[in-house]
Amino acid sequence: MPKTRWLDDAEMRAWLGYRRMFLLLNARVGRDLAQDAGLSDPDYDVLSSLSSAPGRQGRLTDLARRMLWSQSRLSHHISRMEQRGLVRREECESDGRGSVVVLTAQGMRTLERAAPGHVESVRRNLIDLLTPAQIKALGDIAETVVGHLGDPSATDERPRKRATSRS
Amino acid sequence: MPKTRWLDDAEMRAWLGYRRMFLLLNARVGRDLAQDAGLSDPDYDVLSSLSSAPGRQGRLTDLARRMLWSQSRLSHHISRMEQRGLVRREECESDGRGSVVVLTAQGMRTLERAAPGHVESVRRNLIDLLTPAQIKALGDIAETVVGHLGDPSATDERPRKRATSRS
DNA sequence: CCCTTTTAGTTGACGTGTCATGGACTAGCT
DNA sequence: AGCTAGTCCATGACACGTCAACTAAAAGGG
Repeated sequence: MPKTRWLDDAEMRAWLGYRRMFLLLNARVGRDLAQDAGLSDPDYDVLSSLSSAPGRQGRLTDLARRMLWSQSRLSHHISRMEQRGLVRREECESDGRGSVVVLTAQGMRTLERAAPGHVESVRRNLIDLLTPAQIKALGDIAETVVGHLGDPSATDERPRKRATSRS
Repeated sequence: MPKTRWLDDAEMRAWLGYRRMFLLLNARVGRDLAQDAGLSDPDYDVLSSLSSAPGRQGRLTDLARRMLWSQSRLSHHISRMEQRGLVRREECESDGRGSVVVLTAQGMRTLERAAPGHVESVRRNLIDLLTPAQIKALGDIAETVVGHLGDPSATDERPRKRATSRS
């Protein structure tokens, strides 16, 4: 049993800072969005994804995969957004099982009204606080981590405690 | 009405990457924690906070403030953790309104068992993927953003749309 | 064709987080 | 003391996310 490699000061600072940053930033940006446009953060993600899809629509699973959401989460969320008239479900012609999510005109208007304020909020609370070098660094860090976590070998082959023989 | 300053490529890459990183990293670390120790991410935060508090206990509000949680969130969560025997509520002697949250022996054991695996997970999925320079950069970025958001003047004086007279 | 397996999507139960409310107590003023 | 205001916390209603069933349809053999 190898001794635990605890985090040193710099690592701890990065980890705790990262978590704290997310907590605060997410709360702030989410609050701005809710007040300005009556949308939750996930709402915005869905509208945004749909608006940039061909025909402003897409299969539920495709959408979920692109957004890194579970099907069930998206299905639940679409149901709620459907009741508010932001999106609409249609049957898929080519696949009897499928359903297609379509951005409604109202959804599009809502997104267009929300976008400027949202971008402004992101700028004010993150982007404009950082130097170009820091922005690049953040992009690089995210790319590295996302690359690692998106890698299927990393997804399932997590080292197990005393699973197989080891040194 | 000033035109919206949309995000350029590098900024968009940083923002989207950041969000995606969080989504994946959080899911991964949370899953590891749940499987290894039967704890949710918030559970771990509470245990960890309590364990480093004097007497392994603290007033509910203090704890909430340190963790950047709402009182109500913490109260709900403590109730659930109390039922699992991880923490215990005690009345506060100096203040009739207050309650003190105490880490139980079982809670401490659970945390001690969970910690090594958790640190390992954080290392594997974040820290060990980054260079020392990147770790420092992440720490710096977080410090900047947290500093900005923690600043009360930033908390309430958000620029309002057409609030006061403008050009 | 029928049978099995896989995939798409929905649904219900449950844990979690937020918000608004309310109850209990403290503190400060007169 | 009595009043008022503020603080500490609990709670109920509701929004959200996950997980595990479940239905229905496609796909792939025999």
